[in-house]
Amino acid sequence: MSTTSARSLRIGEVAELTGTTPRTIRYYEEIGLLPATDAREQGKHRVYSEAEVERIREIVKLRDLLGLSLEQLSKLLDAETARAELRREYRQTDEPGERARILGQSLEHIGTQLQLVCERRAELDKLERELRERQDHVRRVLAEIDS
Amino acid sequence: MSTTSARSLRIGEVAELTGTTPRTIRYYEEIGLLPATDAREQGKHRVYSEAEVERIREIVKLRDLLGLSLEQLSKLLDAETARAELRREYRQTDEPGERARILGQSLEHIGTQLQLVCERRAELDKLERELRERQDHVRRVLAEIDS
DNA sequence: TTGCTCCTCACGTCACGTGAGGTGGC
DNA sequence: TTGCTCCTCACGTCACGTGAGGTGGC
Repeated sequence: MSTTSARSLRIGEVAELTGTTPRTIRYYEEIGLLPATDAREQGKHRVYSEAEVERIREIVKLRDLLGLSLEQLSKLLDAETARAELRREYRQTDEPGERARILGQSLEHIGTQLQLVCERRAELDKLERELRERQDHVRRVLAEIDS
Repeated sequence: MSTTSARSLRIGEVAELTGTTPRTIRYYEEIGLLPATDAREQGKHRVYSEAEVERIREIVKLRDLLGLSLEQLSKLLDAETARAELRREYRQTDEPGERARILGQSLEHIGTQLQLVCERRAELDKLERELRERQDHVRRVLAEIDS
């Protein structure tokens, strides 16, 4: 983690870094999945920071791996956004009870995502087992022929 | 596995059994992912067998769990179809060399699918690890507060 | 200044969803 | 015969892809 001085990136670079396309990034902005890049005059280029690249990487990962619509994904990520908000609040309070409460919510959001991931994993595991069973079966028959 | 006497099913029942919709099944027929139900006069109802239900279940599973387009899926399933074809040939030959060759191809097709599944699983595992790391981190901080 | 990337419409596409209006089959 | 499910268009939608024609910024 080098202390990259907050470089500002253009949409094409961000697309490359995140494995998407400029069109996809604009579309996500259009539907509110990404915030509109700050105070841009009509026709001027969009400018992104590393933080936004991270956000898009996370969106893409969840989009590809869980089977959610962008609307469902949006709700899940609102939770993420809420977490970021909470972290800001967190830094502004010294009260341990308040800090614990904020961290508790954090845990809940992570838990929601973990559950979705685990459900998917279970389905994939089942598919893998089925395929391996077939594989074993074919191999056994092959071995019988060879004997 | 009860010896279900080859019941014939209608599209709505098949949709229910496979977690899809009639529209989806018709669409898959339209693009050739499913064979057109045999010799049906214009306007008459489609009729399905248990075997076709299994085929659709497999399509749905692969569609949901791997991130493939229906065209890519179609190619993958052509391999499946080829396997079914091979099994028929298989039953018609007694020559062990021929039988072994057919089984070898079978193994190859299963291998292709298994590789796709494993790639997905690796990505999901990585996401899970990341989420668990965050979870652990938050938990440690919480524990510190409580002490 | 040149050249590349970016911009905004706007229409196309994939994988279906959703009626409209009509017929099949238990 | 009634009622439900099915049929075939055909247009709508989601998540972008793909030009067209024009401008921004190193």
